[in-house]
Amino acid sequence: MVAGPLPVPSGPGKDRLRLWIRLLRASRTIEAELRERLKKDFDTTLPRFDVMAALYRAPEGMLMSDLSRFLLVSNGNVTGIVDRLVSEGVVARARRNGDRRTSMVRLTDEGSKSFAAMAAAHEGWIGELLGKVSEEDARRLTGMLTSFRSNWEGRE
Amino acid sequence: MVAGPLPVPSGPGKDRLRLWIRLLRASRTIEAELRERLKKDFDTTLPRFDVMAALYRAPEGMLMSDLSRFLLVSNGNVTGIVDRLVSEGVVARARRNGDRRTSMVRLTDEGSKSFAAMAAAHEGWIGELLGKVSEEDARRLTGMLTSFRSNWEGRE
DNA sequence: ATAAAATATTTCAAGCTTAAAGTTTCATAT
DNA sequence: ATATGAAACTTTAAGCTTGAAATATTTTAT
Repeated sequence: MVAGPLPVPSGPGKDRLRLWIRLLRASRTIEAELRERLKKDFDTTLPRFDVMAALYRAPEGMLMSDLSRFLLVSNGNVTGIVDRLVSEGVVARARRNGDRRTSMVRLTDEGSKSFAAMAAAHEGWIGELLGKVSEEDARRLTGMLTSFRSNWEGRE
Repeated sequence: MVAGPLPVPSGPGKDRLRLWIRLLRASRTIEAELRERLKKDFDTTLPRFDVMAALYRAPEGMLMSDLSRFLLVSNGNVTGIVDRLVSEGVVARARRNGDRRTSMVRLTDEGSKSFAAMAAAHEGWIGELLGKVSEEDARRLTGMLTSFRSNWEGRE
């Protein structure tokens, strides 16, 4: 899956396989770097950052299932991460009147302030790590990645 | 990190951030799909597939540290995965004469045969999942991804 | 009204992952 | 020869992840 420097043998369809391998290696390498910096500079983890990022853009809060769908991870996974964020005081669960199965999850004031600092650093890191990609190439790459997604994603 | 449909606000450097988000979402979506298919069709996992893929291309075997470096995961991680593959009978550790700290890890005959079947299916899946990307775009994307890597990767 | 089905979430077991600490073996310098 | 350090690997603790089972609540059908 993360086949590396060694070349993929040529043949029909091999270009897509090679692309996938590059894609995966790129994202894993960047992810590892981000994880390390989040740990060192903010004593947090990537999954927690992800959850906080999602909540930061939803001041009214999100349901657990919204988070799960949005972050592309399982329900049970979100439960654990939110539990830890709550115990850290950066996230709160608010019971809802309408439906007692659900609760709105949102950042606390402290969480919001804390995330703002992380987001600024994060954007700087990405700029650094992807520095070799020109803004124009970045836009083109983004376009290609967006289009191929629609083929099969979200077909449940 | 996996910010989704919602747009990243515009501004200097935002194109790279948007690219990173797309990149991550794409690889996570594809990874999830592959994981599911590997589980259903071959009763195995992505990490095990990764290790077997690496070993398949190294008939003479690999050291644990080679695997770790190649797969971009930690040493301890590889230990656990190889342990499980050994207990499944698809991988073997061979003691070396020269250095008693190390052992060569390689696929057994059964492992090699088993991986060949998985690899064929895997390539088909990638072709399907990335079907919307033309072969030419795939080559161009691969090129871009390869180039940006050299900026900072492997600078220890 | 009541049963059945659907929805939202949590719990659980197994496995993956990392960073840090520990063990064994090898290489190097006295 | 012996100590010192380096290298290869494993172990450990904490956290992440999934899929499946369990719980609680709401909705739908009778």
